Parts: sequence; structure tokens; C-alpha cells
Amino acid sequence: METVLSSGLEDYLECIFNNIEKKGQVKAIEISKELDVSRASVTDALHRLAEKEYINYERYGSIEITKKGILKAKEVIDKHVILTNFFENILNLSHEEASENACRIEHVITKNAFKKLKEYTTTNQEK
Amino acid sequence: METVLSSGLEDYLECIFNNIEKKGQVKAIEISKELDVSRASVTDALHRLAEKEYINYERYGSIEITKKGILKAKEVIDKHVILTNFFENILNLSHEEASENACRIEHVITKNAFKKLKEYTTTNQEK
DNA sequence: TATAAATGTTAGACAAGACTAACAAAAGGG
DNA sequence: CCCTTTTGTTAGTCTTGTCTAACATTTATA
Repeated sequence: METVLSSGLEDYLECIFNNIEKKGQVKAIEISKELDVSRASVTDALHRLAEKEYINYERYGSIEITKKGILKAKEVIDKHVILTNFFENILNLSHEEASENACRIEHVITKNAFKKLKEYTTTNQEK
Repeated sequence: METVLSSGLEDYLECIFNNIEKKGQVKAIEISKELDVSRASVTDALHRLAEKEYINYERYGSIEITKKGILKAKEVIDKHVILTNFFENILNLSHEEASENACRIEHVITKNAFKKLKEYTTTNQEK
């Protein structure tokens, strides 16, 4: 029901989506490793995401992402890709640092600013 | 002693610095209004800033910023200005939206990414 | 200068998000 | 199929930051 998601939860959702895309499933332990948080924190986050209906999940069960979750995850990932692109190809940062900054900024940049940045990045791309 | 400051406290410090610059002093009530938080939250924040030696302050006393606080505030404000500039002059956002995004991003962008953005903005400035 | 208004502080509560330690369930190997 | 290891959960704690309500102090004004 909620439309806003804290940056923390967005990171969890992004990780869940990416893993399901890549490997067909996610385990809590994998999320724990990728996001560098404790297993307990992952359990907490799964509860919170399930409550907001971004995923389906029950005790010891498999983690499934809902349509709503997919939409949100794609939104976040789109931002991530474009921002990484900007930092890497326009500002000439390493891919790692570009991605690091994308990760931090994707949760706070406004819709409109992102839109402008997207346009700018695609037209000023040095292929 | 600490060298990192949460984004919340950075906002308080920025506000304190700007007010002292402009008017020679700051009152808690002014901070409360500008940052749109309760007077109690300001008191809390002042305690935390004083503990970390960014400001000097005691009960019912005047708020003074330390050298360390000035350095940090200038750092944050420098970021704010450059970022606003980028969003306003490179991406053509309104000043308000540029500032809004600067405010959000100034706390999370890495040192190096900021440096690159600064260079980029100054060389691609359309005066 | 006494008192009312404005400002500042304290106490106590809450929420998000993280942790550790202890326990529970699942999975894998012999 | 039992036992060990791995994975997941729970309970309890911590931190940051917020709030309201009640109280204290300062400032301003009649």
C-alpha cells in the first residue's frame, strides 16, 4: 500500500530482484553477504518488505517478489544504471566508485533531477 | 574528536554556520524554524554537536561554532554550492530544485566524485 | 518591576535500522 | 537416517533522530 520505501529497504529489494533475475531465487544468507549486514537484519527487512507487499515470504519459506516489488526494483535499478553511467562516462570515475555513488544517490535524487540527468547523460555520452 | 557527522547533524551545523555568518548569532528557535523540527530536537542536536566539539554551548547559553565546526560547515556548504550549481546550470533545474537535490546529495557523495563534479561543473559552466 | 509571552530544557515515548547471542529448522554427508 | 553444518528466527539491546507535554528560564512589556 505504501508508495515510499526507505533507502535501506530499497537496497534490500534491489538485491532481491537482481538475485532472482540472475539465479531464479534468493537466500537470506546471500542478501546478508551482499549488503554486509547480519542475518537477523535480513529477517527484519524481509518482514518489513512483506508487510508493504513488495515481496511474499513466510518463516523459512522462499522469497518471492510481487509485481509491485518488481516495478519498484526496476525503478531503483534504472536509477542505479543511469547514475553509474553518469559517474563513469561523464565524470570518468572507475566503475566501482561510480556504482558506489549511484548507490548512495539513487535513493535521494528527485524524480525531475533524475530525468534531467538521464537526458544529459544520454546526449553527452562519449561512446 | 570524531571526523564523521551524520547527515542530520551536518544540516544543523550548516544552519548554525549560515546564521552566524549572516546575523552574528543563532537562536535555537531559528534553527527549529529553518529545519522544521521541534525545539526539543534542536536541543538534542546541540548536545550532540557540542559533544563532538563542533560547537560550544551550554544550557540557555549562546551557540558558538568552533574552528572544527567552521571547517566542517564550509566543507558541507562548498558541496552544497557546487552541487546546486551543477543542477541549476548544467541540468537546468530551477534554483529551488537544484538546492533541494544538493541538500540531499551533499551528505552522501564521495570525496572523489565531488572533486570530479566540481571540475566538470567549472569547466562546462555556461556563463 | 511584576507578569505574560517567548524560548529552551527535560523526560518519556516511538520508529527505523542495526547488532549479538541463543535457539530452531533445513540441508547435506557419512 | 542420524548428526553436523548452515541458514533462518527470536529476543533483547543500541543508536540516531524524531515527537509531545510539562517545566524552567529569559525577555519583553504593561
